[in-house]
Amino acid sequence: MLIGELAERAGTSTRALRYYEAHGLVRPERSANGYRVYDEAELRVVREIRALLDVGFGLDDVRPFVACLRAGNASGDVCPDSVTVLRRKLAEVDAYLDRLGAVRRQLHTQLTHAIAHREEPCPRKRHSAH
Amino acid sequence: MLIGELAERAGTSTRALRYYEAHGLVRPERSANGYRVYDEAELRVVREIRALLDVGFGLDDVRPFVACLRAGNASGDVCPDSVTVLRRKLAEVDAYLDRLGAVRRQLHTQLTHAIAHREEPCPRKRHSAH
DNA sequence: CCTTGCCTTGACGCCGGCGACAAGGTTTAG
DNA sequence: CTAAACCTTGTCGCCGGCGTCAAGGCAAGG
Repeated sequence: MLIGELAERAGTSTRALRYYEAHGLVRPERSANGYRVYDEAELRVVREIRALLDVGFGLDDVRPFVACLRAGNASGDVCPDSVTVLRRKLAEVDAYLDRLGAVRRQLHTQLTHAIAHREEPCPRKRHSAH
Repeated sequence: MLIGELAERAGTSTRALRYYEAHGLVRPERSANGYRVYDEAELRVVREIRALLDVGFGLDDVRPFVACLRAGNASGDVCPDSVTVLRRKLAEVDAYLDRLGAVRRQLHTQLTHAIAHREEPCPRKRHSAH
């Protein structure tokens, strides 16, 4: 399987695949003419990478999962390093959720206050209590 | 008040202040020697900018709030344009919260599954079910 | 006079995951 | 023979909010 086919089958771009390779996540072989050649296992790996990236992981975070798959596991999640990353990421997400929740509450109160105090300095609109 | 003092009083850097100016958010006067000179009102403006940036707004989002303050309002939130931005940002935060919540749930299930199926391919640990 | 400590205008670096060229080689079909 | 459709490496761009020099001017104290 050449890079174009893999890209299409994995739902990504050839550029991305070369990028993953440059960062040591994928290792294709080379055919006589220098083309990258991938086997089916790499498809699985690339899908794992995509899934994790889509969830907000960085390439470094993804590494253990790829190694885990390469070690022959059916899931990239079961190895200790992967679990460690999963825990850490979960904690990060929780922290971020807290932050965002606080921001949400603040924006909400700011908004309600703003609507209550519409343009104070302007002359009163005609129907205040009507 | 010169730029250094304003930076310190507003809890930011001179670099940031020049950046805000370059993007039209702050307009200091100039003294004879070319130094930027700010009045007290600018301190209020810069604090507004900081507060909004810290909440995740971009500089473009901040603009209406600054204009609102400059228009003489006690709060930068009360003008219609500000309210519009507040609404939009609130919606964005809500959407992001949903996304993050979904991600959290997914990570959680992934993690629990991973812990349940610890290294399947390895030789059975001594106490399996039978 | 000289140093210190302000200030000025550039301009490049950063982070991350690629997109978008450029300039060329290979293989196949017509 | 040529065009099409793959592939290769390499390099710059992007987004945003600055940090961090670089090179120089101005004011005040010793």
